[in-house]
Order: sequence, then C-alpha cells, then structure tokens
Amino acid sequence: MKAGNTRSYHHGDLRAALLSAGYELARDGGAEAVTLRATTRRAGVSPAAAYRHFASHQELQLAVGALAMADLARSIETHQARADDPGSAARARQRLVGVGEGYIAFALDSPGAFDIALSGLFTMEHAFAPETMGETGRTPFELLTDAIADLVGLGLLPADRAELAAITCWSTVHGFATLATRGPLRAHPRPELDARGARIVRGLVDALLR
Amino acid sequence: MKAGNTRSYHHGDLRAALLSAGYELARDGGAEAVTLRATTRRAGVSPAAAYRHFASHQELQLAVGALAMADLARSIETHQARADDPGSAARARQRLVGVGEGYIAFALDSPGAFDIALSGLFTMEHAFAPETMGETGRTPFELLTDAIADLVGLGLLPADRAELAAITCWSTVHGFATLATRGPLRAHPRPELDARGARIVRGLVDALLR
DNA sequence: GTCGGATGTGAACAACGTAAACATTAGGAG
DNA sequence: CTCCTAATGTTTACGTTGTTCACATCCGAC
Repeated sequence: MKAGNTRSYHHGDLRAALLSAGYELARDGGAEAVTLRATTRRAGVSPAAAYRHFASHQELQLAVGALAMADLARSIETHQARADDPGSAARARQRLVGVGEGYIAFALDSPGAFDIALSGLFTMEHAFAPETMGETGRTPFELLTDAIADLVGLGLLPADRAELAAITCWSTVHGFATLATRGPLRAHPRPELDARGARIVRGLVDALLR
Repeated sequence: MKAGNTRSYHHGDLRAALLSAGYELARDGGAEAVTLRATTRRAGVSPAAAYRHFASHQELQLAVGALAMADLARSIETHQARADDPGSAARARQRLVGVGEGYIAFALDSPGAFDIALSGLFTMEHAFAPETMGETGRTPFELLTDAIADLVGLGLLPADRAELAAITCWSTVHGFATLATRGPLRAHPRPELDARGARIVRGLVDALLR
C-alpha cells in the first residue's frame, strides 16, 4: 500500500496516526479530550480499530502522554542550552535552572500537552522509557538527576542531600506548573507567571546550593 | 416528614445526602469515582434527582471537593496546634510548617479526598469560600497567607518577598503531595514519604527565613 | 381544604469504552 | 503466480455515563 493513500482498507501506520491525532486533541482540550472515539474519528477510522494497537483507552492516553513527555524533555534541553557562562560551576547550575525553566515554560506554553503528560498514572518505570526521551537521549527525570549529579560531582552539593534536592526541585516546579495551568493561578497574565516561575526556580536553586 | 424516613417520596435533605455519598465515593476512588449516577444510587435516589440541587455533574464534584477542602483545613489546623515552643517567633514558624505538614499528611492519609479537593477547577474565589473553612473559620489558602503575614509582622520575612514565599510554599507542598499520591513516588512506603515530606517542609521554611 | 412551587421519578437520547463476529488485505510458502 | 494465514479494519451490539423532559408526589401557605 502506498503511504498517504487513506482510502485503502488498511491504513499503513495507524498506530502513529492515532498517536498524532490524540496529541492534537490533547493540545487543545487536555487529557480529557483524548477520547478513544474522537481520536479514531480524527484518524478516519472506526473506534474498534484502536484496539489493534492499544489494549485500552488508558494505554492510548499513556502513549500520547509519552509524546508530550518527549516534548517536555526537549523544552528542558532548550533552556539548558542557554549557558552563557562557560565556567563549569555556572554551567552545572544553569543545567539545573534549565530543568525548572523548561518544565514551567512547557506547562505554560502548551497546558494541554503538559496535562496529558503528567495527569496519567506514570510510574517510576515510565521515568526512563525511551519514547519519552528528548534530543539528547535523556528523559525529563534523567535530565533532572543528571543536573543534580553534576552539582554533586563539582562539590557544590553534598552527596547525601542529592536525592532530597531532586525531589524538592521536582515538587516545587511541578506544583507551580500545576497551580499555574489547572489551579488558582491560571487566570493570571502570562508575563507575570513567567516572572514568578523564574524567581521561584532561581530562588530555589540558590537556596539549595548553599 | 420525619428525618431518617427514607421511604417517603421526598428525601428531606437530599443535597446533604448527595454530598455525603459523594464524599464516601471520593475517599476510595478519588474524583473519578464520584459519578453522578453512582452518587445518586448510593443516596437511594434516581439520577435526575441530583439536578434539583446541582446544575451539573461538575458542580456536584466541586461541592464534594469543598467538603474535602474543609477537611484539609482541619488537618492543617491540627498540625499548626503542635507549637511546643511558646515563643512568638518559633510559634509563627510552626504555623507555616504546620501548613505544609498538614497539607502533606492529609494527602497521604486520604489521597482520594485530596484528589477531589484539588483536581477540580478551583479558582481564586474558591480559595475563600466559607464551605472550605476549618474550625478556625479560615480556608487552607488563608491559613497559608496568615502564617506568612505573621512572619512578616515579626520581621522574620521581608514584606516584598511575602507573596513569592507563599506561592513557593504552596507549589512545593502541592507538588510533593501530587508526586506522592498520583505520581511516581506513590509506590514508596508511607514512613519514608512522611520523613521526606517533613524534611522538605523544614528545609524550605529554613531557606525562606534567612 | 386547596392549590402552587418544590422535589423526586421514568423514559429517552447521545456519547463513551469495549467486545465479538465478520471483512479485507498484506505478505510469505509452495 | 497462487493460496493461505495472520494482521488489520468494520459492523454491530451492550452496558454505563451525563443530561433533558414530561410526569408524579408532597410540603406549606393561603
């Protein structure tokens, strides 16, 4: 079958088409909008067809969430790349700041994608899944632990506080992103949220590296 | 009609019965379990009856969430009361620590209730709603801002950093509670989560009051 | 006592997730 | 090339959900 011929009985790569359709639905509408029927409808296929590629509706949502998670990784990587200072200490610090900035920026830029990436029941295994990796081949969680490990390696953070620091960073940034997208802060204007997010991230990293 | 006579056509106080039934469903099962039909079923009433007291399914969930929010306020108040030190500075500090501890303890003790309290689309108006107040007549959000205001009044926190401190505290605690109940940390044993939560809260308050 | 507004019921509808039986096609074995 | 099988998509159906509308019942004010 020729790729792009949507008329034929078989689709060719329906799994990818469903993921793409689901991601579009998630972008405006969040996880709730990624219904099995709406997704198959958008892919021009009958509802039951999805069951040849996903065991259930939840698995479809999880797979779409993985797409979003990969975009989250890319957002983090972009913000990490902005290391003006080539010094290794400042660089390591910027790597951690970039995790927070990229996390928050992604949530504010595409709240629907952020929603489906994090709303689902992602477990700790999910934290290392290849399909959630960014350009550098690392998942969002790995980018965080890498940044922390670098700081420990440079003696900027005591090793026995590394794990707690990682959880604290993740908690703060995730909490702020949630409050700013789904929570009571979601009505606030975007520039204000950007400024607040930046101050929170820098303030937290400052506090941890002391 | 006599109260408690469930046989009569009219219920007496169906609104309260629905809220109570919905809260029970939420306690095991989270917000997702609070379906309109399940709630009316448990109250021994037809599905459509709910529409005499709530405009929609979402409003029912929101009202049940308010019940949970009030319990959250009570949990915070309980933890705030543990101020061993009568000194006013240590007391103010404990008020803030109590917010974090009570928040996390509530989430870990009754994740279903925590879910419906925070998952819904609560806006900033909701943050002051009377039905979400605890014993002291203050909502969770007010308990947080009160604690911060006290610290400012005692000169322990610069006034211009009060708002940012409030958002940071909320973000961190909310993020940790989310990660520990719905997120990747949910499999971890309870005592470990308690210890981590306590360390995060104390560490954060220490960092802020410097 | 009667009547009106408030409150609960019943039946119906569209949308959803899911399963089972059936239709169509791709791709390898001969 | 042909044929067969496994993979993939369709159809139909079922139960559940939120919601609406016409109807039934009851409380309380007059």
